[in-house]
Amino acid sequence: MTESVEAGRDAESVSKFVESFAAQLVEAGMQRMAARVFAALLASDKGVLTSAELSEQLQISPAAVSGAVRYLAQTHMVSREREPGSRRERYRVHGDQWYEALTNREAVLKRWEAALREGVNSLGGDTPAGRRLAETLAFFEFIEGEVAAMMERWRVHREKTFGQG
Amino acid sequence: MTESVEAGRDAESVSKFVESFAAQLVEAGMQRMAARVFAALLASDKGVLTSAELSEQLQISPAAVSGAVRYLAQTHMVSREREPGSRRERYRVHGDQWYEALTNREAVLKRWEAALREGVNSLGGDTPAGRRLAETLAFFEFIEGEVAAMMERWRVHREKTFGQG
DNA sequence: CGCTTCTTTCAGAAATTTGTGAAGTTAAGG
DNA sequence: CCTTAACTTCACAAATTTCTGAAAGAAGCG
Repeated sequence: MTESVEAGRDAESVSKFVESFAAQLVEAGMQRMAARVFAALLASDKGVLTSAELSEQLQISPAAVSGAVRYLAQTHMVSREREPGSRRERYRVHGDQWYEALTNREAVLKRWEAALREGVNSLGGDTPAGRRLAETLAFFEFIEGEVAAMMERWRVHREKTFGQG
Repeated sequence: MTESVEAGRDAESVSKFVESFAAQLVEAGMQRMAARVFAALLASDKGVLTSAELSEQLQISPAAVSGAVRYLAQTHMVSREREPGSRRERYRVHGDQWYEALTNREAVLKRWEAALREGVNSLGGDTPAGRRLAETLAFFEFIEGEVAAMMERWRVHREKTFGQG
């Protein structure tokens, strides 16, 4: 049974990767279960897993999968699809979609900018503190524009290197 | 005493900004006290405050200031300086230095890359999952290069707009 | 229309994180 | 060299977060 041995080795390698990559994501601020689910999807063959598969592979309750997936879907890091003619749901990492989710953070930037704008207004643009805040605001506005261009360059670069994945 | 009234209004405006900006940083994953200390420094006139000033303004214990500052210094978002001839320490936000710290996350990227590289190796670059990980890795490597260039462009842009701050 | 299967929600237990007071450490100033 | 002012570390209490089992909610299928 070469295959089952292969599968066994695979499972272990996969698990090792999943846990170590998830740990890094957690350290960067992501919820633990979300990180593990995401890493598991990344390391899956098709980039797609069902709730049951995730639950078993990660040894967590269906409830935990549900919570993790809700978070990941909200932040556009995975998408959910219904298996046609079944109650099963499948969760997928899209090749490029999640890059944007991970780097984009447009919503986050916008909120930071709003808070800064208010600060500039209430402290006054002519005070030292006001000027510092205004400059910070300008920085984020600058970044926001740059990110879009950067992602475009990535897409070009990616296609050259990997072909249309 | 117009000045004290001014100062009073100021204190309230400052506090309002500090708390709302800090809240956004917290939501993005920063520790609460670190976020508040950082926002307070940003909104201060000189960009410098002592431990005691932070402790009083934010209504937190010296221990909390100490912890927050340690984190912020480690991540290069503030620097610490000794007031000459005094046991007081002063904490400062540097004009440009902290932008990079906040956005750069080079160390984080490096660790993600390491975890991905291991994943590619152990799963094999010829498997579907391995290819997905390799592509993700390539993405981070790409980003890492781009960020440096982007910061350089920001410096140019900034100087044009604000003069050498 | 009810049965069955899968997912979600919810309350609570467990673990983790956070902030404080108190003791400890360092260094200026007499 | 002692005193004192300032920062740091540590142990603990409080608050928050996280994950689970159980119950409720959808949706296919007979």
